[in-house]
Amino acid sequence: MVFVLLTESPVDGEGSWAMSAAEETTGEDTPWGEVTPEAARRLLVAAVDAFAERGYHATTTRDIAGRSGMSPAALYIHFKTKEELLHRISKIGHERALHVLDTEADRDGTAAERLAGAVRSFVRWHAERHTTARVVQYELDALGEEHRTEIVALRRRSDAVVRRIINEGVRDGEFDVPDVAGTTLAVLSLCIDVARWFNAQGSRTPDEVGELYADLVLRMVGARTASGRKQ
Amino acid sequence: MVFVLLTESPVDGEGSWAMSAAEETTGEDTPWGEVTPEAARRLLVAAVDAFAERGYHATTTRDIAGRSGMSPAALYIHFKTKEELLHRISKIGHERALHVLDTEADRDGTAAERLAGAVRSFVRWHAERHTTARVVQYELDALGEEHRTEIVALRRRSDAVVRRIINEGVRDGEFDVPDVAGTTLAVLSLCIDVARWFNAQGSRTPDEVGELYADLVLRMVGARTASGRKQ
DNA sequence: CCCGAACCTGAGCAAGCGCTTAGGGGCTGT
DNA sequence: ACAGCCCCTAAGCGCTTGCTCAGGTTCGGG
Repeated sequence: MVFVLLTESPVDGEGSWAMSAAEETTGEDTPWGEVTPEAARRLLVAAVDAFAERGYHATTTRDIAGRSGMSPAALYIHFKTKEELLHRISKIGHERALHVLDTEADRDGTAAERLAGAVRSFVRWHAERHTTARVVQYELDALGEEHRTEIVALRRRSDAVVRRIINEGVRDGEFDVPDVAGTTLAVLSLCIDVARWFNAQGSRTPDEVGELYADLVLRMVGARTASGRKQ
Repeated sequence: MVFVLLTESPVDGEGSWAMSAAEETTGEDTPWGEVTPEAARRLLVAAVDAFAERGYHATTTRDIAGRSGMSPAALYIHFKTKEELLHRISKIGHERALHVLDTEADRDGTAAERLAGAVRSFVRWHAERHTTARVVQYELDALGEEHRTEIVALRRRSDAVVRRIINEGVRDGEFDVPDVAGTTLAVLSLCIDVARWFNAQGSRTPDEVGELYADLVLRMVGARTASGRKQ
């Protein structure tokens, strides 16, 4: 599903910005390493690319198989249905995103430091792995009833992590937040939407976006900034 | 395309939250009034509902026709293709959203007042008309090359409006914004994403979300708040 | 009373969809 | 050498898709 929006870099030919899910490997401990055998992983990586480019419903099993250099039938040896493929992608993706958030939330430090760290890492993840993130964040509705319920549970945990940090900041007098639930929602919404607009060919690196967003979120909660300014 | 995310209200049976595009009429001067004849409007309204619920690619022309109480063939009397239907929806939707933004940006007042007004109205629009907004904001990629280019141009104008206000605020010393382009991007991203998570059955009204977001955005740009707090 | 225009339908076409099935190569261990 | 297993393909089934087309209904004007 190709999202080219706002002003982040000019709109050039469709798909020209695309980074393949395989390329995204850089800087991470083998991104789909848990998927075996190797043929299944190749299919899954191809599916991530295809789903991200065209969307789940517009992607055909023949396309996925073709990208993996296999016949359409090969897909059904490793996955029961096309929907199961999406489910595995979505589940692994959510678990990884949640892990990123959890890791930062569990560090030592002030609430502001932890919130900034969580946003920075979470946003960087969504930017670096925007191909995966796009599928994970925007194809939820294509899942079947049970699978969707399972994934939504994972999402609630992300929400809980962010809310906890903000609550602690308020309790310790670091933050000024009239509406914790609403602000939590807005913070996560902001981070997640990075997957939609981020463009690998754009002018910003994932690190820069993470830094910018960490600063913006600290302002949203009325925290002291790194440079010492107040409220 | 059903997005049920984060913690805004529990996830109940799918589609139960849906407000039809027809119902959304309330409080606006006939929302699809420019679409004639009446049969074409009925088809278009049905298409908005269907696209918002299932997504463009997962919606069949038979479904759209069925919702309008017509045969599939009737659709092709009023629209050349299914894609043309999406294009008309997308164009009208973008024009209305942009109009909302423009109206607030052109008012008198400080940059902070205008930015708050613009965000409040833009967010309220995305919440109240989230069915339409979801199609408008998240089905861009389903458009053909030329149609997409046309719509992207409209989007750039939204960006320019927000950027102008922020620039003026910085110039007048009202705002403290290190990265105007990035902050503009973030503000619009935040507003647009409301269409994804907003749930009519949720606990927040469009007005409340608009108010919350206007406050959050003023904090993001380091403005004085309505209550007189600083930076 | 009929005309032409506007609008709509029933039936269906060609293409493409997700998925299945029968069968065949190439490993492994014995 | 060969059985047993895993992995894969060619072919294609049954169905749905976007879309078409010949024909029918309704209606205002002459």
